Amino acid sequence: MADMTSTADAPRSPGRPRSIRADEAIIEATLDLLAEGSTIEALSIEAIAARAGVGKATIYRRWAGKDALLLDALRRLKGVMAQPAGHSVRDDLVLLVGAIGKNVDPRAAKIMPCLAPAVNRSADQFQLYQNIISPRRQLMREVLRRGIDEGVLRADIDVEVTMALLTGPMLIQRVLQWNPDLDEQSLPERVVDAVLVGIQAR
Amino acid sequence: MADMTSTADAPRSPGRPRSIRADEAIIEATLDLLAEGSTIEALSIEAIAARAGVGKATIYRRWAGKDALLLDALRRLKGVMAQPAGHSVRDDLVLLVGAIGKNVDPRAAKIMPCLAPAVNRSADQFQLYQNIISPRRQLMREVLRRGIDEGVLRADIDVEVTMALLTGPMLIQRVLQWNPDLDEQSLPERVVDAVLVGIQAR
DNA sequence: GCGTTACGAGTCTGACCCGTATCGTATTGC
DNA sequence: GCAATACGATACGGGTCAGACTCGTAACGC
Repeated sequence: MADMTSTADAPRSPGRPRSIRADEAIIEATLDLLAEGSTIEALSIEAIAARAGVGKATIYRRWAGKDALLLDALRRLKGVMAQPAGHSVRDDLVLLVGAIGKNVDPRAAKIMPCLAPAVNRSADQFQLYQNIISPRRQLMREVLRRGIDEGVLRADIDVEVTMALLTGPMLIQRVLQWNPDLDEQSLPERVVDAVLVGIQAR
Repeated sequence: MADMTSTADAPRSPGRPRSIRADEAIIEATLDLLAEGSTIEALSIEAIAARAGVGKATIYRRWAGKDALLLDALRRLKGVMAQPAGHSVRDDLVLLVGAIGKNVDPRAAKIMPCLAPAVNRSADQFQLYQNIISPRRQLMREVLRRGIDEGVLRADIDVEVTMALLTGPMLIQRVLQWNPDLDEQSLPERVVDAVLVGIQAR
């Protein structure tokens, strides 16, 4: 919570302490409104305050503005990541690919597309985005490396490109509905298998 | 130009005809503002009018509102598609994959991310999006089918999944900068080759 | 109890915008 | 020349919002 007054090094509190429930309500209201279809810039502090049952001043007391609030709110979406079982490389990849865009918080799926424009306009928001996805990338990277070590995957593959290969199709389908004819349910499995064996005739 | 008064079946024009230069200026101003970083909903008719050197009334005389104007403006971005040479399946795929998100109009690349949120909120905008990309998908589909016919690609591959496999990585990288460490320049080639041969040890 | 700080609710100013209307002017057909 | 329609510019009423501010009240340490 970079933009909030730290409570850890508080030199004692002279007056009434800030309400934790208000913190919670504001963040939740923000995520709710986003998930309901509001876009980032259509989102107003007034609407958030009303939804949270909170005065506008209470929000401004905690955050410098909408951007700072959004930054904190979106951090909340970093749910628990899927944990690969570690038995079969293929199954682990299917699990990870299937988890793409399918967050713990059901609101995340609806909020994600809204972030696309923001990601490349502000360095802060780009960093936030990277912070969220890079541990997930790392997870997949480890599975691929394990596959190489075990001899299941070729040793000469480009791990980074392979991750993009596995992630890209799932992401464009979940976020953009890139091809309405594609069955999303079976996609993870089909993507992984296709990437594994390739499409070239032998 | 569904929302504009048709000029083809005009039953003669009683008064001063509408300025074609104004049409052009309005559309161009819209695209310019979007490319400069304005998001779709931050874009205002007033800003467009000012940028185009045009009165607001001139815009409202032609379009019903911002949505109708945007619809026409975005149609303008449908540039000429890349045309595969037809010699080597691999080279054709590299060409098509490299063309993803790299439109004729340099503004298109900056505008594309802005569309992501809109695409799944309005059926009209979703349709517009599909209208733009489906011919490109068709182009790739034909190359893949040709590869199968020629025996270069296996006959049992799922063409639709393969297209997602080729398109996804490029799209998330160009639109989202999914992995900042990936070299975008060489990505098309590396994606195509990886998809061709697969990653599994043999 | 007292000072301090937070609270929800509300007010206020100044932006910005939409969509319409109205200027005086320009350009067309007849 | 004249009616018709276009033009750019500007003004309008109505709306939303940001932020700072003000209430009376509530919760804390001392």
